[in-house]
Amino acid sequence: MIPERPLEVLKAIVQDYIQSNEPVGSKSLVERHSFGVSAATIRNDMAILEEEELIAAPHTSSGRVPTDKGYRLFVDRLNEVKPISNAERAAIEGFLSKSSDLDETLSQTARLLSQLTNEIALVQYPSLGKASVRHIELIAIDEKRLLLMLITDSGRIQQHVMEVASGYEAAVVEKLRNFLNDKVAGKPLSQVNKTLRSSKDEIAGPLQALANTVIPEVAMLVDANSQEKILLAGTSNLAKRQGEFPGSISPVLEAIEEQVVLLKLISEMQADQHGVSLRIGRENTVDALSNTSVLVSGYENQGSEVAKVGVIGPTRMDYSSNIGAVRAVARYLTQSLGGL
Amino acid sequence: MIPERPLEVLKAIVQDYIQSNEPVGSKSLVERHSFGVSAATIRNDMAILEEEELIAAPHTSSGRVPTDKGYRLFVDRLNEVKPISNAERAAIEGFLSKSSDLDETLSQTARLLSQLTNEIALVQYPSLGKASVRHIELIAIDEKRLLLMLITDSGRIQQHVMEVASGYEAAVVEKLRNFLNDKVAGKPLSQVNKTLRSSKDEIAGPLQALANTVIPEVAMLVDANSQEKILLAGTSNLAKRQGEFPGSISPVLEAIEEQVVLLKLISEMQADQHGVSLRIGRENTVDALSNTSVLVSGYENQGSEVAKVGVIGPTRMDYSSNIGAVRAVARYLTQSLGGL
DNA sequence: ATTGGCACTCATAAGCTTTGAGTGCTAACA
DNA sequence: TGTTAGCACTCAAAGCTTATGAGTGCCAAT
Repeated sequence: MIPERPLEVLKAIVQDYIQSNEPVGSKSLVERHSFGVSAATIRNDMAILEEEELIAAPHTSSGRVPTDKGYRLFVDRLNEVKPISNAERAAIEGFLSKSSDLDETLSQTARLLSQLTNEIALVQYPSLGKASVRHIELIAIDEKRLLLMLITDSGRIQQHVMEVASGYEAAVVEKLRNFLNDKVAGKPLSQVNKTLRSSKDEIAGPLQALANTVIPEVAMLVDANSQEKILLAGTSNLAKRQGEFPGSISPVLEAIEEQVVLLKLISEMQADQHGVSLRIGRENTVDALSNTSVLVSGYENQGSEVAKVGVIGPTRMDYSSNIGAVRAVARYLTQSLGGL
Repeated sequence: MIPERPLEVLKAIVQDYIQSNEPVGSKSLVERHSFGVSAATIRNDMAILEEEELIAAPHTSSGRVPTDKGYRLFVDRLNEVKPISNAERAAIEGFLSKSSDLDETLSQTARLLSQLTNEIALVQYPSLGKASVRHIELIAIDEKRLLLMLITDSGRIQQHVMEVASGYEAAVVEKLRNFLNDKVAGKPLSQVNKTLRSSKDEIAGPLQALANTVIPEVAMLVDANSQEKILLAGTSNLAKRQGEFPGSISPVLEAIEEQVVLLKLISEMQADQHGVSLRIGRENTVDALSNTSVLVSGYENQGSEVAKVGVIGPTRMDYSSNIGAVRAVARYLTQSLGGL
C-alpha cells in the first residue's frame, strides 16, 4: 500500500500540472505546498509514485507528469469535486429555461457545457431504445403523400414523408391511425415491430392496402431511429490545446466526428458513485483518443436515464471542475426535459 | 492590361502552389511547364505580376505565393472547373439516394461534401423565410398537452409541445386545426402571423379559449424557425492543414461555429456565372476568416433557391475541384429534395 | 525517516555558420 | 523590343556548438 504523504504529493502534482502544463519538480512542489519536509524527501516519495507508475518523467531529468493511472487514482480517491459557482449556476438556469423544443434544448446544452468547461461538449439524443411510443400520427399532406410521425415519451419526434401509390380516403387514414395507436401507444419501441407484425391479420377490407404501405414505414422509422445521434459543440476548444497532443489533433477530431465510435464508447460507460463516468487516456478503447479523457453523466426523463451528456478533452483536464459542470448540466437537463 | 504570358505564369504559380504548398520560383516553373522561354524571362513576368499585387514574396528572396487578388483573377479568368470524376458522381448518387428525411439528407450531404473536397463542408437548412406553409397539424398527446406542427413546402418540419391549461375536446382541436389550415395553408411564412392576427375575430364560442393559447405558439414557431440553421462537417480537415494558418486555427473554428456570423456571410453571397459564389481571404468581412475561402452554391426546392451548401478552407484550396464538387452536390441535393 | 550535498543528465535556448533556392539587375544578343 | 546568360546579393532553414538550469538519483550524516 502506498503511504499517506506520497498520495498527497500525487495530488499536488496533478493539481500543479493541470494548472501549469509543465512537468512538476520536487523543488517547485515544496515551494507551492506546505508539506513540512524538504525537497529531497519529496523526491523519495516521487520515486515511490514512479515505481507505482502513477507519474512519469518525460525526460531523464525533468519534472514529473501524471500517468493515466495517476489521474485515475487522483479522481477516484483524492479529488474533491468542485461545485459550480453561482455565476455558472445562473448561466445554466438562464440558458435552459429559454429553450422550447428538444432540438433547441440539446444544442443549447452542448454549447453551454462547452463554454463552462472549455472542452468539447457532447450531448446524446434521448435513446429510442429505452423509450415508449406516446403517439403515432398519420397526416395527409396532399393527394399522394402522407406524413408519418412517431412521438416518444422522451420527447423525441420522428417524421417521414411517404409516397402513397394510389389515392386514399381521409376516413381510411383516420382508421389506420387509430388502429396503430391502439396497438402500440404506450409500448416500448423495441416491441413495436413485433406487435405490428403479429396484428397484421386483424386488418381487413379497405384498410389493407394502405396498411401494407404504412406499416413497413413505421418499422423503418423505429429502426432508423434506434440509430443514436450525438451533438457536439466547442470543437475549437481542442484546437486551443494543440500543444497537449503529441501529433496532430486531427485524428482526435476525426474520431469524435465519427459518431458510431463515440456512441459505442459512451454506451459502454456506466456511472460511478459520483453520478458520472470517466475514461482516462488509454482507458478509452479508441486509439485516437488515447490522449483524451471522456467524461459523461446520464440525464433522465420520466425517471429513467435516456441518454448521456459530457465532455471530451485532453487527459490533462480539470477533473474537479469538469465533473462538477457535467453533473450540474445533466441535472438541469433532466429538469428541463420534465418541462417539455 | 496584363499580357498573355504573365497570366499563364500566374496560372502556373497558383496550380503549383496549391499542389506543393511551397512558394514557387522561376526555375521550378520553367521545369514543370513548357513556356518555351528561360527562367530569366519568367522572372520578368513575375515582376509584372508582383507589380499588380497578384503574387507576393513571403521573404525578400524566396519564391512567390498568390495573393487573394491573384487567386481571384485565377478563379475568374484562368481556371477551368474540373468536372467530378465518375467515382465521385457514383458516391454522390449512392449517398443521396439512401436518405429519407430532410435532417438525414442534409447531414449526409455535409459529410459527403467534406469527404469529396477535404474541406469543412457547410449545409444551410432550407430557409423558412422563402417557404410557404404546407400544413399545420394539431395533435392531442395527452389530456393537457398538444403537439403543434408546422410543415413547410421545403420539407422542413417544426414541432412544439405545448401545455394547455384546461382540458379540451377532440372536436374542438379538430375544428381549430381546420381553421388554421384554411387560413394559412399555402401562404408564405412571412404572412402567417399577419393573417392569423387579422382573422382572430372570426373565432367564436368554444374555440376561442384554445385559439388564444395556440395562435401565439404558432407565431412563436414561425419566428423561432425563421432562425436559420447550419450544419457543419469535416472540421478535422482544417486541423490537418494547420500549417497554412499563421496563428492558430482555433479562431477560425470559433468563427465557423458561431452560426450567426456564418449565416450573415453566406447570405451576402450571390451566385456568379458558374452557379457558385466565392469569397477569397480578406474578401470575407469576418476577420478570423481572412486566411480562408468560402465557396457556396444555392440549392433549390420547388424551383427556387432555398438555401446554400458549400465549403470553407484555406485560401490555398483546390478551387478547380472544389467548385466542381460544390456545384455537383448542390445539384444532386436539389434533385434529392424533389423526392422528399 | 529525513536531510544537505553533489555529480550528473538533458531539454531548451542562444549564437554561429553553412547551404541553396531564389531574386534583381545589367549587359549582350536576336 | 523581347529574351537571355551571368552574377552578386538576400535570407530562411538547417546544422552545429555551447551555455544554462531545472531537476534528478544517490549517499553519507543527522
